[in-house]
Amino acid sequence: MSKVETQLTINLPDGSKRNLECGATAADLAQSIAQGLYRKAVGALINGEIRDLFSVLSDGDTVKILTADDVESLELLRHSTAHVMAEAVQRIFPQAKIAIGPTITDGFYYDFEIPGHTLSTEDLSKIEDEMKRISQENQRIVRHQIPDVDKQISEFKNGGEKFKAELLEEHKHESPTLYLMQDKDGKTIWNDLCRGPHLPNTGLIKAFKLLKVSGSYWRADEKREQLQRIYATCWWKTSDLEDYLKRLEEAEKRDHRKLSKQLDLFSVHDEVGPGLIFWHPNLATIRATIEDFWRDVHRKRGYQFVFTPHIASEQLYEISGHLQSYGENMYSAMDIDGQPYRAKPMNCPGHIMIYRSRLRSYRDLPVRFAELGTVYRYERSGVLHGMLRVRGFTQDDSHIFCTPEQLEGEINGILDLIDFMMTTFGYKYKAYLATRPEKYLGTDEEWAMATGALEAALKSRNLDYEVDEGGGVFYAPKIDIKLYDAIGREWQGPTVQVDLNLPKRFDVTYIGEDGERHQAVMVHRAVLGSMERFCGGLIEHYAGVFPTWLAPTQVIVLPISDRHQEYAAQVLAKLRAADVRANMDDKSETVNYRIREAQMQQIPFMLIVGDKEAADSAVAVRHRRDGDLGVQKVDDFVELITKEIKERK
RNA sequence: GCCGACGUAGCUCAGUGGUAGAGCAACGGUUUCGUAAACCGUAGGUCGUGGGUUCAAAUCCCACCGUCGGCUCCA
Repeated sequence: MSKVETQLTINLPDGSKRNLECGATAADLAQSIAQGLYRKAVGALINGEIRDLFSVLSDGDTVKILTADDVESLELLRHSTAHVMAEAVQRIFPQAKIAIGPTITDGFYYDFEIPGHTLSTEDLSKIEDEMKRISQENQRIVRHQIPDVDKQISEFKNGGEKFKAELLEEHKHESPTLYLMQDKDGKTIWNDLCRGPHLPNTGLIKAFKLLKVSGSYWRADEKREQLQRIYATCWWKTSDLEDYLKRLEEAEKRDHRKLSKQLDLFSVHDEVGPGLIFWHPNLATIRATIEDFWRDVHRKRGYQFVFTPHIASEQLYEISGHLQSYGENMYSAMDIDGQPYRAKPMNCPGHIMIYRSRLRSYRDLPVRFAELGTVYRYERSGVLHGMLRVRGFTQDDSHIFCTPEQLEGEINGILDLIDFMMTTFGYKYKAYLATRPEKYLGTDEEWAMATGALEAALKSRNLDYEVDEGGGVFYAPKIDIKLYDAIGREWQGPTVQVDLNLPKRFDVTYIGEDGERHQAVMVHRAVLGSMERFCGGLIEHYAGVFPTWLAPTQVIVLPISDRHQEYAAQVLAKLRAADVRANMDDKSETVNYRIREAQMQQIPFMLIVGDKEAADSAVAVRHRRDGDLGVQKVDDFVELITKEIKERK
């Protein structure tokens, strides 16, 4: 007999090898390495896959034993806690039917159908208590391959677990498994259909919190059963849980709707309608500053600015195909002289009209049209959200028309522009290449050409990117950029799409070197996305503390008493002459009071002026963060702040 | 659109069937001040809207509107 049949060789992460008896599990491996590791082991990373601790190993496997110190183990923890929650819910509400309970970032959720009961926040603490009990009972979590799938399906059906029955039916040929919750005598108390992996027991589950209840649909299909979803978070250590809850609190403090009230930024009005934003002077100033920056950047990169109408005859959207494929997001037609017109949902058809207004030569290309174009889209009432999800918004839209040969270079240029702008705002970002989806227009060659150009540009810039297989839109592959803000939250950022549809529909062509007509390649791109969403996001990114170049008021002059008003006015005039956004606060309040107000408004600089300063052409500078910076000459201060503004700090 | 919660003064909130309250902001006056809240006073609400129950409704019931948390989609 050769040794392979009785012994396994396992590779360890440090490169060493270890021999074990055939049939050994990851737990056996842990024990063979060290008792301490065995005690701490909660699962295993087998050939890069997270698995149960009691998984049987195969010869040649590379295995890393997972403990609570490994990030991968959070997946095991959260997934297992989801089951504990489901078990608790069914203990409290025996009529509850369980659906699915996946892990999500920082936690998990589980969907239930609970006939005759609507979950309330009070229920959450009851469920938490029950979960604690299940943890104390230290139930074993045992993987169980289903021997007779059809029998199990009818068992689920008899027990009323219709969702589980449906799932099992679908996965019947994938050797499905149940996870059994067993008491210390090995008696099964509860089970759930699940692929796993899980922790070895519930005693490991300690630091969790149920966060909110919400509605959802079975299989995310609104035609199917409406379910109740419980969201929860879970961590190994109570301190991690507390940190997470603190992060949530911090995020809440940054909420742009909340900051808007403190800083007087924007409003929406019942009389006007939901999802329509009114920009107050403070935020309008920030937006105008960003737009100036945007224009400057685009001008320098060879873009041309255009403006297009906000309404257009329906014909236009018939040609573009928006009416057919995007119709449910468009507002209904208005009658103008008997002709149906529509509010524009996208800027592209308009830009194409300009392109097509004359014959274009290959020598004209690339043509880069850019517009801060306001569009209107119907969004269901339930999805509207402050400035981040609205019904009327302004895109920083651009369409580039070029030859196939120019495509990669254009994309490269766009990525460069994106990098410059996002870095200016202090966002980190990551790129995703979204490839051809199942339903698509155009030929395979076109898709290959377009996707290839996107990928080549990413590679030539050495940009880290992930491929989102099938994530493209039906008419275009695209690069999506995700932004990471000051507290690490992800935001949808710039997008670049190579359109394979509109150039055909509108017959967008140029005359080539050969004197023939050729179809132009068209790229859509937005960097900021929409002014509404971008500015909403910026408010949260900066927590309302806008850098000086963006701050609505950059300087406030505070005369100490009435007799200093005249000098303060001179200082103010100097600042304004230097294009600094400055104001004076000469209210009849104490200096302390006015400083406090300026601090709370996050005004970068406060200039306090009294007798000493007036006598000396000076100002006493206070910075919102660094405090008292001492006295300096007015001209010196103007120079300092002008530099800061110019450097976009 | 669907599920749930919520809607009281400009803002933050108290008020669970019996005469609508507080703090801040606003306004008037006094104070003229040196780096995060001076003092006194005045005014401000059809309690989201409409209907119902009741002797009596901010409070209980119904409908609608809006907001918030999600579901789906996306800038």
